[in-house]
Amino acid sequence: MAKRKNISAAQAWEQALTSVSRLLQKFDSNMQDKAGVSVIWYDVLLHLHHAPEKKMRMQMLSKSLVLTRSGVTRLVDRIEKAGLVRREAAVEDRRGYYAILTDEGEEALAEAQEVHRKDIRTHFGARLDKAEQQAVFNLMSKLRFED
Amino acid sequence: MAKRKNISAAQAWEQALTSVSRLLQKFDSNMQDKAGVSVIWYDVLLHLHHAPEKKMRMQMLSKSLVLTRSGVTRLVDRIEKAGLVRREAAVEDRRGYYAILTDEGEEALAEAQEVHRKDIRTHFGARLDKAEQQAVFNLMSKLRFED
DNA sequence: CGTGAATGTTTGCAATGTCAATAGTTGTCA
DNA sequence: TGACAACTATTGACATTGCAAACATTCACG
Repeated sequence: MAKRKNISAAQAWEQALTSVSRLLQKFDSNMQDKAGVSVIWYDVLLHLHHAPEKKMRMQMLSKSLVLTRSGVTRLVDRIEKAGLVRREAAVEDRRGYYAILTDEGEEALAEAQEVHRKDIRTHFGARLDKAEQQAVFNLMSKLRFED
Repeated sequence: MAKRKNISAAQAWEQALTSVSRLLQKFDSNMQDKAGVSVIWYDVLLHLHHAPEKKMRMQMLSKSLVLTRSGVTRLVDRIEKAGLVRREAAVEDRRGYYAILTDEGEEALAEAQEVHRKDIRTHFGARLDKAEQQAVFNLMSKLRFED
């Protein structure tokens, strides 16, 4: 790895923020253009896809989302209107609702995923070798935090 | 560094996105609470601060911003209304305008920066040693791209 | 020059996001 | 039981964003 002059924590953070943010914007517009789904929708669909029975309580979903923790009611409203998700009252707690991935939602997700994988390959995978990718994962894991 | 099982490019990206996004949300709410300025405003103020004569053409500013590339006219409207920035017609091109950092804007920036530096120290600096910070910088630089 | 394409910024309007207030439900504990 | 706090999700009111259209100015070139 090339030697460079010493960097401050702020500069490192700045660089991470900028790169991630720009990449995300790129991924988003690509996904929107080619699969008709924004990364925010993708975020929702993916979480549901991985959830048991492909369903999640609104609150759980809201806490899991990476982008946007608020406005989930309306976000789900919109995705529901597009038919990619449906709602179902929770039998065990009548205050609650589940958001459930529909078959149509699965399909949309698959399509989005295809676009996304290609983007990751060309913009991320192609610029970092395996060891570097591993390093990114490890370093970023250390920064992870829940709230 | 601890040994872990092999990770895919997608997982590494996912981790980077999640950590950066969560940290940013934290930084934003802290800055908002303690300095009355969002990271988006901070982004604007900081860019102006670093620009020659602390002024930038709208378009240049818009392209430099890390978060949000659109809606800059209105964003500047709001910041202007708060007195942290002012506009001035460009003499050399009468289509253009400069956004200029005011003294009040400098002050707000300084305050925000103080909050931000502390946040970076506790959430970023404290979790990664110098070498790791350097690694983050180097790796993220490789992902950088302009459009 | 004069005319049309290109550039820089703002505006109108619809879509999206935020936050506090509300409605309905559950849980606790005397 | 019954009263009150805590929880879940939605709603209303309002702020912010996104995008195409409009404006004003400059540029290119016959």
